[in-house]
Amino acid sequence: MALNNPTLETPVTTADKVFDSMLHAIVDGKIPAGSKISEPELAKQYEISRSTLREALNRLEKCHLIERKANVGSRVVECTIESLLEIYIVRESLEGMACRQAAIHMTDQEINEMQNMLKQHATAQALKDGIAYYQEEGDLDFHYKVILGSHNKQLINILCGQLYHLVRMYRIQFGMNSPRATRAFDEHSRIIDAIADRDGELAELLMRRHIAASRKNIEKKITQLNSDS
Amino acid sequence: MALNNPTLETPVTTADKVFDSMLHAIVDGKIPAGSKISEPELAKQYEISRSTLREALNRLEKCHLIERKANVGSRVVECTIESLLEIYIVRESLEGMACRQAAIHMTDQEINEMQNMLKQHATAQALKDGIAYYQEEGDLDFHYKVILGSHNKQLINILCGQLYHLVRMYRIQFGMNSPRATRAFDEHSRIIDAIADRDGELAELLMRRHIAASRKNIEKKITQLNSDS
DNA sequence: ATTCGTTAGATTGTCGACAATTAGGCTTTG
DNA sequence: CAAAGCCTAATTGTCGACAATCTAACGAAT
Repeated sequence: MALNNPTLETPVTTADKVFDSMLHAIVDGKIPAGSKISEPELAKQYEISRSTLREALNRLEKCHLIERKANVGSRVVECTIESLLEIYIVRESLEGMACRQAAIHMTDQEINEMQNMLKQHATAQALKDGIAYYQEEGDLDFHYKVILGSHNKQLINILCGQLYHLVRMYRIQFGMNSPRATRAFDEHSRIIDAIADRDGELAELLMRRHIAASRKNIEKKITQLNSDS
Repeated sequence: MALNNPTLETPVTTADKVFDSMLHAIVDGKIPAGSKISEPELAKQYEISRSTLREALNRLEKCHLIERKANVGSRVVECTIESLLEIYIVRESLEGMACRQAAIHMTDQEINEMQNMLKQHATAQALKDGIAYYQEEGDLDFHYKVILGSHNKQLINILCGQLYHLVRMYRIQFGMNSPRATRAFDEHSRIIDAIADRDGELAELLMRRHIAASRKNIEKKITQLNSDS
């Protein structure tokens, strides 16, 4: 699956491999959110020098997965609701624009591939709710394809290179196997239609609504949780 | 001026200082766009070790000012028209959203300050076109305030921490003292009005038009240049 | 008892040297 | 003469050690 390596660059240097390894560890919560990172300890754990580790830490910082303070050290970012909602705000605007650009710049072949992908998701969804996991992965795949379809390097870099690791982190750590599965599927379908029609304005509108709906869904859950307590 | 230090963190470590120094050098074109970066040479020039230099290079890469390839080295990014237009696409969506959020989250005091700033720009513009430079700086100040007004850390980080260095780089190296000065001022004014009215939808629309107008202005210039040749 | 200053320990920042990889010129061969 | 392969030089990646800085525990003074 291409998700794990969005930059499409196969890791070549050892710092690359450690970065990949830590990326997964953080996203999956094996290195807990908010925890402090001890350079000597991790260096020993990965059996590398501190220089190499620091190189990996720098790349993690580029993905906003860790934060560094001078002369103090690094921490894994905290998973707060506020932060999650902020990310959805950014996604709403950026992916909306990516969708508009995709309607302009995607090739017919790319559109075809995306339509086929959605059909696969449809059949996969037939063996239903049993595993909502596939739907989640499918959702990410869909968004990825749209973003890449924008053919805008800046957009792709920000969304795929930085933001999406955070999105995955939140999804996993908050255990968000969204109950919006079937509705999300319909929304995806209409977005592709708009792209296929080369209707950039509609495509952007639909994508923004799609993401805003997810955000509001999260907000609703939160207020429910708060009223429960 | 806060522009030079958008993260508001005073440089403390020597890598910080070298980063700051190189940031200016690249933005101002003293280190030419597209040029290769020799680590040993620059380390000697700044009288630091290669480790420290590489730390600075990592931060420059975070700003998308240089690009690295494994086992090959670093280059300053090229200033291409395509890239500039891509950046404006990103700005249009992100700053549009920032503006919408600013209409929601800005405090009355912040709005007041921005209105006062605009008045200053108005009088400064009275001693007119003589120096369009001030208008340019004023433009950046305006956009900065709006972005900060969104109170969204993700937005602020992407726009102020990463994209705006690139924007300044293009402005300086392409010598863009836009002829849109007076029109831009009017547009700024209406955007602030919308924010003061807490009309997020309108504020976003106006900001997107404002930036799209700049982009189209650039596109027009380019086609003119091409037809001249 | 609380607050402040001091000190010891640990952690981060910086350095110079070595190993791995690449780029370009040179030789060799068809 | 052109093209392929090798080899040298330079550059990047990695390492371990030292210096600067911060954290926290301890003790002294009010």
